[in-house]
Amino acid sequence: MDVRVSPEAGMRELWPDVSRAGCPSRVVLEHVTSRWGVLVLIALLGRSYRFSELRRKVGGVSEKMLAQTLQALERDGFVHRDAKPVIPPRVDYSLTPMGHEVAGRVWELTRWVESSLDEVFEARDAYDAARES
Amino acid sequence: MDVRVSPEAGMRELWPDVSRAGCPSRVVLEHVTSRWGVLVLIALLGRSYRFSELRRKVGGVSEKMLAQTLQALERDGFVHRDAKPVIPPRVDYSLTPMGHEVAGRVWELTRWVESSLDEVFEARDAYDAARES
DNA sequence: CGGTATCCTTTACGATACTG
DNA sequence: CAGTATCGTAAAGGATACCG
Repeated sequence: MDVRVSPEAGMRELWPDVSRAGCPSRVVLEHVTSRWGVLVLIALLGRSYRFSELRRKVGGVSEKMLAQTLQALERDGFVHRDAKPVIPPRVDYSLTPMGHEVAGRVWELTRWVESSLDEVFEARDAYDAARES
Repeated sequence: MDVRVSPEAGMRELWPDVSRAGCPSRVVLEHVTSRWGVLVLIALLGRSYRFSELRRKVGGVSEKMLAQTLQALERDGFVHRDAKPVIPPRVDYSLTPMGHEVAGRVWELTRWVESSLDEVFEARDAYDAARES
């Protein structure tokens, strides 16, 4: 695995380093920070959802992308899929304990962005104004 | 702007809602959670970098993508670009106060992912094992 | 050194149709 | 209902060449 060796003498602590190309952390991080991954995790932080409920909750997501996103998150151990053997089919998606931990951090980040939107817009205006000719 | 109206009577608090399609928070969030955006923010959390230093620090990034990522982050007010009028050119990139706040949250998330990699791999193994035929 | 411009390939994504 | 399969388009990204 691609790792960073801590400089402390004798420690020789092995730790993944996302800044290095090929580090597997990158793939996991991309699953959770992907366009739809973020929104799915945040939604599931509130409660569990059925597939089509989730599709309505996460505005703009297609069936294909939702299915694909859920599969990646399930495989990584963040989402639990509970398919009840009934007709019509019913599948509930929820966060695993590990999923709850990531989702919390994703939510912190997202909430910060939402709350700082105005400041971002001001920065953009200043940036654009300085470059208009 | 695309907003959520709080249910509390009389509050009428307007707040961006990233779960709605078209919410401008999504674009900002995508800048900071983009493949290279994450890595640039984390790098700059440590110290300021020159362009080509940053290119070496962030393994695998191309000149094109680094320039593009830095421009988006600068326009959103997260990164400060300091171009010194010297020959040869010298440009230093650093985090703004606002950039420091996002980068901190991105770093929390990333560190968590790095530290949980083993558990993710175990989940993947279990997932794959359950489906091998 | 710190980028842009161009070209090209690959991936992401959406729409639609279909299935257990 | 909860998906999968297929197809077509659009966007992301890499390689290379070039410029102030």
